[in-house]
Parts: sequence; structure tokens; C-alpha cells
Amino acid sequence: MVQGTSEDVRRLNLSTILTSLYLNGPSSRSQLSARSGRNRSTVGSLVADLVALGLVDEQDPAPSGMAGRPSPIVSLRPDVAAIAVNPEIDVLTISVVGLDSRIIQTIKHSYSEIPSADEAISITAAVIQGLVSGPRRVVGVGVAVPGQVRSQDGVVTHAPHLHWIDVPFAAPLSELTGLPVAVANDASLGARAERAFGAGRGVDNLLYLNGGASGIGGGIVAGGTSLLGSHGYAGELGHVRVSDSTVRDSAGMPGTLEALVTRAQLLETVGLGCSEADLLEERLLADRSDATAAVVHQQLYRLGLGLANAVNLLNPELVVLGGFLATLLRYDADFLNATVHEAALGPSAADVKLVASELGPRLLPTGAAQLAFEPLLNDPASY
Amino acid sequence: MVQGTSEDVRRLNLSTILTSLYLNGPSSRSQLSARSGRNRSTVGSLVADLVALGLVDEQDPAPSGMAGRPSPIVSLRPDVAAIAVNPEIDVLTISVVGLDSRIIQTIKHSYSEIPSADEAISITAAVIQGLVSGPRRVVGVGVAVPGQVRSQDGVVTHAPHLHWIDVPFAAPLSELTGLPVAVANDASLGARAERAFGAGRGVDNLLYLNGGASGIGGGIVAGGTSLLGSHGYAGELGHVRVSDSTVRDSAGMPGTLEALVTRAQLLETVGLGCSEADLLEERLLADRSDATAAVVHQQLYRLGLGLANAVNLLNPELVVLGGFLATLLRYDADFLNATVHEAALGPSAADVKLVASELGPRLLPTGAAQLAFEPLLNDPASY
DNA sequence: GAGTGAATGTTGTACCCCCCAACATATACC
DNA sequence: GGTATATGTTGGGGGGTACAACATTCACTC
Repeated sequence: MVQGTSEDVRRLNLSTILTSLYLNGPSSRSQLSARSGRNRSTVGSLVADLVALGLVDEQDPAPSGMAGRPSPIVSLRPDVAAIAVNPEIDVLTISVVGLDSRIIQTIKHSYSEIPSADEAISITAAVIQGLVSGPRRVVGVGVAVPGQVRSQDGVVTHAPHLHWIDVPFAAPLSELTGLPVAVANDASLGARAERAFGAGRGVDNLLYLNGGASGIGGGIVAGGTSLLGSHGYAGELGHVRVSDSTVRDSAGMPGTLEALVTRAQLLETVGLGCSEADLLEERLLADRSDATAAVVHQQLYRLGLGLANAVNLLNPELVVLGGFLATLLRYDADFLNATVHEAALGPSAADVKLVASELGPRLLPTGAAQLAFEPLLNDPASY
Repeated sequence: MVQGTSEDVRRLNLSTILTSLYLNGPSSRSQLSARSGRNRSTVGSLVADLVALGLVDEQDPAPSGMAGRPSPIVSLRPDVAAIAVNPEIDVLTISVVGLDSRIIQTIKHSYSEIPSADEAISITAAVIQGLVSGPRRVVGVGVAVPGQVRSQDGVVTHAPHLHWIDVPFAAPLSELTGLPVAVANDASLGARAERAFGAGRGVDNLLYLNGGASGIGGGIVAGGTSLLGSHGYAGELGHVRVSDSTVRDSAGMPGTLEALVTRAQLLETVGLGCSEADLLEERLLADRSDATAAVVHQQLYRLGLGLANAVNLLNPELVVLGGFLATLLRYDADFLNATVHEAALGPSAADVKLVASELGPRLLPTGAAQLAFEPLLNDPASY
């Protein structure tokens, strides 16, 4: 784990180079050298290793217009891929994502009833069988689950909307596919993805909060790494209590963010049905009636209290809002900012910025693939 | 920062050995070898370096009763020391703490009025002048402040009870003493100290919450390291809102843990004055009247809600309670446990244990010294 | 009390990794 | 075409750890 021998140094430096490419895209050797702090000759040797491992390609340098010998461009091989899986109540999304973070292919499997975990696993395994063939090198599977996942063994402990309670997911799927499988909470992965590729690029302390049909999920990045807690359940900001109200959320808990800040109420307010959620943002932002404003501000106020609590606890630099929470933010960002700044302690509140998610539909495929790529990025030579 | 060269390997291995001694006390070379995973010969060389640096001593092995060549006992030199400082509203405590974590000497400076930061700094500097002399090697100063501290530069941003707002502390004290000075929030240091030496030994995810005369402070250890957030203000659990009540805390925020869970109310309930806080625990635990129980349970309930919020967010393995919060816990641990388990999500709640602080009065000297020793432990060769 | 086995310190060698310096190469600019 | 600039390439050097062989010390046994 921690370094102590020269082999570990090599592993770390290979990892640094590969991760640098993963986060920053194709780069010249000299850029890699500057970013990693390693010597030119060291970077040359590291890149040669990565080429030999089949993980990166070197291309002739693009004309840079600058003096000096051109530096070859190193890029990640897109045929090294991961499978990203996202089971939801009405559809199972499976994507193939290249190491260059491009989504190569996406397959959506709809079902009429909420599937059991076993059903989801066997469907996933069957789809993966079809995807793995070909000249592609699939290094693993990452699964984003809307619920609590035990990080150690990939057991879905509590996914209320899917009615999955304490079901093993990683192990059986790995058994069926022969691939390493990693499972995590969807919002956790969202937080990481926004940090790597979205609104939180380069931010070491951020909070991601997503609002969907089924509720509110949260993920935390603290000190540059995903905050998982002792078993991987950290980040459940949706179930933080923000009021003495007795309205209950999906987990049966009263007065929580998820109970009081709901997409359903917003849809109803602007006269949309549950199936028309796509239109919510447009309709809501166009509707400036007092009645709507009252509902939205009520929700924004509660959201602000919840965020303030989290800000007091975590002192993040950035809060990224996704789903209908981003819509709420766009409706009246000033109001939400004011609420958070009032309800959070001065110094912490002064730091924090609230922004909308940037990755949109790419979020979960990217995040799940990131999870699947993690072992490769940490130890390139083992592949 | 991150390792990449063989010098970094050496630094890391020296740090590993020294930290291992710091956390586990005197150890034989073979124990160090087992704990660090380094080869016998490597450990021999590392220990020799540490001896040459004047940081550790080797003693003749105690008879172990086991077969085989006895392994010399390596122990930290107690004459390598740090100064631990803790300004409070009525007294300034300054301790000399050895690298073996023993408190060598403590000086308390009382004052009639709350001192300004400048006064506290000059008193501290004067006391330190007297302490540094002698055959002792003082490597730094650690300061535990009851308030928010910007970790980057040791500026006390907001310490309401001391009336210190945005006052530089580390820089001027360092200037006066010629020693490196690190400043942090007291509860943050408490969390680290309990993890290293107290109730949270070996626990990688814990929450520490202290209740004192002036309010409630919190510190977080997540993933094995102190969670500071973007500027070091993380952990302010006292100002998390747990109710719609309009009772305000010291920061003027309504319905927070600190507003509703107070030592003053407990003292009043059992008929003690503010100056008799020492007697609170004894008196409270002896008093089983209904009136007292009602007050205590009300506080325990609020505390439980606040803890549940934090547990949902952080999924700690352990919550350590200090000060009068430990008294509350002792009064009715079952009730507090039940409240937390009810208000937190199932899986997270199932993990968490609530315990009382173990370090007592040693907490802050140990924690502040730990902060001061940190650079030494991370890079022994630079001293 | 001498012998045996076990555990550990010590020493010299081998290997790995990174850095550095010198040289080679490729481009821009004049 | 020459010069300056930037970067790849190569060989040597230094630092660090692991390993194997040997040395040391203790407990146990006969």
C-alpha cells in the first residue's frame, strides 16, 4: 500500500503518469515531465513501460509553433476499456467507456417491473458477454447503485427504490463475467466524476448532491479522495434532518432534506406529470408566478439549511448540484447562496461556492468507469 | 510531497519507523521490522540513522523469555520535546511534552480578563523562553485554540469566546520564539489525540465531540487522517441545526446543537454554579429525579439527532464524546444509542459505537504536541 | 556444561530506480 | 545556413532496499 521499496517507487511513478493522462488528456512527454516532477529521462522510461504494457500510444507531435525539438504526444489507448453499469428502477444502463473517458457504446435495457438484484446481475452479465468480444481489452466493471453499498465487498446494503436489501452484487457479477467488479453509491461516483472531469476539476474538497426522481443522494470528496467512511456509507446528505416537520422521506425518516425537497412537488407545482420530468427545468424557469416562487423558495431554504450543516461539518470549497437541485439553483442562486451563508458559520461559508453539475448524462458512466479503472491507474504494471 | 525518488523512500521509511514508535511506544527492532514490513537489515540501518539524529535510543533488551538472540529495544528520546499551548478564556495552559508523549511539565497562567491574542502570544512567548533552556531539544510549538483556525497560516479566524477574530497567531509566536508554530482547532486536535492514544486507537474513521463551558466543538478523522476541509474549518458539529427552535448559540445561530445542549442548563438543573462544573458528573449521575431526567433526555435527544446527521454524512466507526457530553452519555447510554440508531440510516447506524473520551486532561496537551511533532514524524532527517 | 535450534543482528553483494551531464535531434528565427 | 531553444537519448553515479550468508545470543535438553 504505502511505499517503501524501489518497486513501489516505480509503481507510483507509473501510476502518476497514467493518472496524469487520465485526468488531463493527451499530453506531450515534456508536459508529463513537468506535471510529475520527474526527470526527462525517467519520464521517457516510464512512458516506454506504459507503451509496452499496451496502455498508451505515442504519436508524432503536432506542430506546436515553438522552438525546440518536438515532444511526442502520449495518449491513452481507447481500446482499453471498462464497463459502466447503472441499475435504476425502470432501466439498466450499460456503457463501454474507454480509458480516454469517451463513452464508446451504451446499451439500455428497460424493464416493466423493478428487477431483483439477481435479475439485474444476469442481464448485466449477458450484455457484457456481447460487449467484451472484439479487439477491446476490458479491465473491469464499475457499478453505480442508487443506494448504500458496502465498499469492502460490493454488497448492496440498502437500495430502497430498487427494494434491494443486503444483496451481494460485485461477487456474483464477477463470477459470471470473469471480470473484476467494483460497486459504489451513485452519488459518491458522481462526486468523483465531477471532480475529475466536471465542475470540480482540481478541487480537493467538494460536496456533490444529486436530486432525482427517487430522492437526494450525496457524495463527498475530502482531501482529494472520496470520503467513504468506515464501510462506504458516507455522504447520505439526503437523510440529514433540516426541520422538525414530520413529513417522511423514502427511508421513513422525518424532516429530512429528501422528505422536504422533492422533484414530485416541483412537477406538481408547474403542472407536469412524473413522466415529464425532462421538461421541469424549462417550465420552472419560465414560471415566475408567486405560487411557484413560494414553493421553490421553501425548497431552496431547506436545501440551504442542509447544505449549511454539511458545510459546517466539511468546509468544502465547492458544492456541485445535479438533477433538479441544479434547476433549483438556476431558479434563484442568490437566494440559495444567501441561505447557506446565513446558516453556515462565517469562515466556512465564505469559502464555499455553489455550482451546477457539468457532466449531465455522462456523469454516471464516467464515474462508474472511473471506479473500474482505479486499480489499473494505481498499479499499471499489474495489467 | 508525494514520493518519487529514492530519497523519498528513505524519508518515508524513517517516518514509518519513528511514527510506529510514537504510536506504539518502545519496541524491539524485530517488532519494528514486522510492523513496517522492511527487511531486518533495512530496519537496522534506519534505526542507526534515527540514533544518529538524536531522536531515539537503543537499550539492552529486556529478558523476553523467548529463544533466539534478543532484539534491542528502541525508544523515543524524551528530551526531544514540543510545547503544547492552550489558551482559554480564564487560563493559558502551556506544557512541555516529550516525544514519548509524556507530559514533562505544565504551567498555567491565569488571567482575570479574557486576553487579547497579542497578550496571549506574548505571555506564551515569555513562558516558552523559560522552558526551552536546559538540555532539552524543543522541535516546535502546537497550539489548540477553541475556535476556527485557518490551517494554512495559523490565523485564528473566529474564536468567539476569546473574542479573537482574524488574528494571526502562528506567525507572531514563531517570530518571538524562533520555533515553528502550528495552530489548530482544539476539538480537531482532540479527535487526533483520541485516535492516536485514547478511545479511538487504530480507528480510521471517527468523530470527536467535546462539550465545554463555552459550547460544543467537533473534530473528524476520516480515512485515517484529520479532516480539515478546504481551509481547516471542518468539524463544526456544534453549529449543526437540529431543531426549528429559535434558541441561539454563541455564533448567533438558532436551533443548533450548541444552542440546545448546554452545560449551563445541566448545572442549573442540579443546582450547581458555573464554577462548580467539576462536580457536575458526580451530581448528575447521582440525581435520578424525573425533572433532571427530563432535561437530560431532552439534551440527549438533541445530541442524538446531531450525531445521527453526522453519522449519515460521515459513516464513522466510532463517536468519542468528551466533557459534559461524556457525562450525558454515562447518564443514559442506551437512550442516546437508541436515538442515534433511530435517526440515522440503518447501515451507517449499525456500524457506529458511542464511547466516552479516555484522555481526560491529557487530551489537549497531547493533541497540540502531536501537531507540533507532525513535521518531525513526517521527515525525521530534516531535524 | 556442552550441544542444538531458534530468533535476530550484521555484513557484503546485487539489483532497481532516479538523477545528472553530455550528446543528439528537431524546430523556429534571423 | 547558422544560432538559439527545447527535448529525446544514453551512460554513469548514487542512494536505497532485499537477500543470503554468517555471527551472536538465548532457551532448552540431555
